[in-house]
Amino acid sequence: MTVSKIIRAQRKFYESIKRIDNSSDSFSSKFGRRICSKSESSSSPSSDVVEVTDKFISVFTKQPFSSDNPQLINLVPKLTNKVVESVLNNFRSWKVAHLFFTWSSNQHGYKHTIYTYNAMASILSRARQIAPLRVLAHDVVDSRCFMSPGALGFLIRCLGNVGLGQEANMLFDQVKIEGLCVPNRYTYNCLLEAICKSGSADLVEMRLKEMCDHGWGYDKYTLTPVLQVYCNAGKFDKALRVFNEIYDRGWVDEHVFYILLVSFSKWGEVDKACELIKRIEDCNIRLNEKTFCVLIHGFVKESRMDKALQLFDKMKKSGFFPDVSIYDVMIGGLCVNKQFEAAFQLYYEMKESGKKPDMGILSKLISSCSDEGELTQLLKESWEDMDAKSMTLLCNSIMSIHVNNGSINKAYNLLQAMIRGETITDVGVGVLSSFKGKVSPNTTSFSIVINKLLKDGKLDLALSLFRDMNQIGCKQNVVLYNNLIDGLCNSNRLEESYELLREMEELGFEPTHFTLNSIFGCLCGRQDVVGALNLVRKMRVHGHEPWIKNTTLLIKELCKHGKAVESCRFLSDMIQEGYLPDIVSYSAAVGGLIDIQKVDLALELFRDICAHGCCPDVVAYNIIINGLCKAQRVAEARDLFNEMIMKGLVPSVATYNSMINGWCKSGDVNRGMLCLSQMYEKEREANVITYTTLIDGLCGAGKPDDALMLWNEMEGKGCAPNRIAFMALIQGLCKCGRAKQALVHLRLMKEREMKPDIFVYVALINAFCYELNSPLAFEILKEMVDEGNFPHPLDKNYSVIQDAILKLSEDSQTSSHVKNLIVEGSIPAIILSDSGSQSGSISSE
DNA sequence: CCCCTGTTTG
Repeated sequence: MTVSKIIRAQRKFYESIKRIDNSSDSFSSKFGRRICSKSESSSSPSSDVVEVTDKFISVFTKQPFSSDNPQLINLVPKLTNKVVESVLNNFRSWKVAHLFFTWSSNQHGYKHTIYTYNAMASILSRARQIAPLRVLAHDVVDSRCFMSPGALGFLIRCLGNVGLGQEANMLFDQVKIEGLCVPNRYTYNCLLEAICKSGSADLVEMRLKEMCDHGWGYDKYTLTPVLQVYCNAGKFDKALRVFNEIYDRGWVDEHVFYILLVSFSKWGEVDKACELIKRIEDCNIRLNEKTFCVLIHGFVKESRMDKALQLFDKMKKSGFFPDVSIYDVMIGGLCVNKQFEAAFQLYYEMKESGKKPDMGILSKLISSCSDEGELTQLLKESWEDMDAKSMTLLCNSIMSIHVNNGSINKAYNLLQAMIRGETITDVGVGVLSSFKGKVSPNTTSFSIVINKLLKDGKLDLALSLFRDMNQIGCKQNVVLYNNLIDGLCNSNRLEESYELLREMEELGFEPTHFTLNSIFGCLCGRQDVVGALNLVRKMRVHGHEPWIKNTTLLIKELCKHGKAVESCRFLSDMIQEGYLPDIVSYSAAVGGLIDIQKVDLALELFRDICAHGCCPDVVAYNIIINGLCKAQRVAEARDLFNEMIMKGLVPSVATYNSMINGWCKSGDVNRGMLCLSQMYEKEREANVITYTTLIDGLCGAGKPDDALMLWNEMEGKGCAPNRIAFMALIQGLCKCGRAKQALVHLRLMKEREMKPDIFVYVALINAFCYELNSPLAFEILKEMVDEGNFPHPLDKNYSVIQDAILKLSEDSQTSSHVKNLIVEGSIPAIILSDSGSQSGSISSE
């Protein structure tokens, strides 16, 4: 193209703009819905154009197409932009249109204008032909085709509609730089819409600013895509700000509301959506059918059936007739939310309006029937819709109902009848027996019964049903295998579970983490370290993680049996296998070592945890701190206490309690009390254990009055003493020679219906004897034996009580009463004849 | 999901 040609073309371009802007209803003014060349919009195409159009169409639709077709060659001179536009719009297939378009591009003497490009773009956009559209957009720029702002807008919208927002954005700039078009507000609006569809909020913001800077101003069609892009990006605040501006300027319309409503619905903001609906109604705008449907779907998804029902009602009142799919959503939602009555109501309403509920709806209702009466009612209504497949579904529902009502036998019998192909009778739903065909069970049928049998511990029955599935060719699945394996593992039937595992693998079912962990758990419970490690290796192969609770179980089992050292070895073996144990498992091992008095080893392991990149938590610190306190190593415990605070961990009540116990047991109650005041400062609420520990400590230090004061403080703070607290106080007071005060608390304790242990009675009896108060000592003794309590001969309390009884039998105030008790058999006679040393001659009580 | 705190030296 020569320079003079460009100048001539440019002049032509500006003339055409002038022509367009002068015309009364230019396409660039408003929506640009339909674009065609100017000459055509004023009058219908001339008869000549119609004739040539028909000829082209006939040639291009005649198979096969050949560019050498003499008929076609004759037509070439008649090729004008008007003809091309007309021909393009009359093809039914986009492919043929594109063929014609490409062919015409190559004809000498012919050149596309923006109107022919746009006609093609529109066809490709509707047919969602993204690749050729992209090429077309390039061609437009390459051919240096001039265009009006409206025409550019149209092309941009064609691109935007198929998600080519980035391409539209590029085209916009290229066309501007090349001087092919001077975009106006409408063009910008189209661009914003296109970018919005590809979701780029930042780009929209940038272009919006650019257009304002150019002084184009903005209107409703500018802000609508801005609102949309913020909504799509979930930018709630920004979206609302834009909406308010639209609203304040009075630009709000149905579409704007629709955008916001759909977004609220998508974000699960049901209440905000409802508020907006009210506002819409205040504006006298009616929701359309699509909006109703979108909202109902959204509300149901949020389980807001109240609002969904309201909207559904509104929809009907607005004159829309809900179709089956909306009924399906509503009924489904109601069933899931257990609003069965409302679900059934909709079902009846649907039938009344002449709509036939499909199997989807029917199955939702059938599976929601909670009793046989409901089911019978439903069946009466829709019996004619039943086929063999729905009968299976129906039977499954009946079995579910039985299972949920605790009648597994009925469910089992029904399944058996199905397996044997017998007529279904006597299941409480009479109408079933009139079904003549065979009702085959499916996988769900078996799952319902097998899973319940497993829950009830009827493992063998479940297994035999599982075998029946093979027999009748019913598909098994991973979940069933998993549940059976889990059942076997819980019954410690390890070998059989291995067998099922092998079987499922042979059938091509990949074991899940659940499968392998069931077996792992069983091995852990059995303390089978070797088997557990082998299974961990298998997990590695399948890419599954051993569950912490199982690893911890093995550690705890080993520790329970004094094998804490072995448990440590297992932990390091796990690391070898590539699984770093959790702090919980480590803690269990630390606790195990402490239990066998290997506190130093425990400390070593505790330090190792950090070295392995695992961080001790508060509980882990609690275990080691308590271990040290119990081993009378309070100073070290205190250091660890400070260390955990340095690390930013917050000591729990248990931490404080352990420290308090440590101080008390090492004879430093004052430091224990200091801990309590620390707790008050740090607003860590002391519990009944804290007080019990301190009360015991105070009594042990010979401070019964302080103990009683603390007791009152405890109650004053609303912390109710339990039986351990009572027993600690009573025994502590006895130790301090406060038998009477101790007795008061025994009475209080019994009033609160707490039963003291024998040692409490023994402590009281002993204390009263020591005070030479035989009557009260005897009173407690009698109370104890009347309640059927007496220490076992091997119990330390036995010798204490023996001494007491000896004293009471020697005191004239009580001797006859003691004798009576012996005569009654409440006290073993042998107790007085024996010297007081328990030298093996006593066989039993 | 799993790890921790108090009363009885037996």
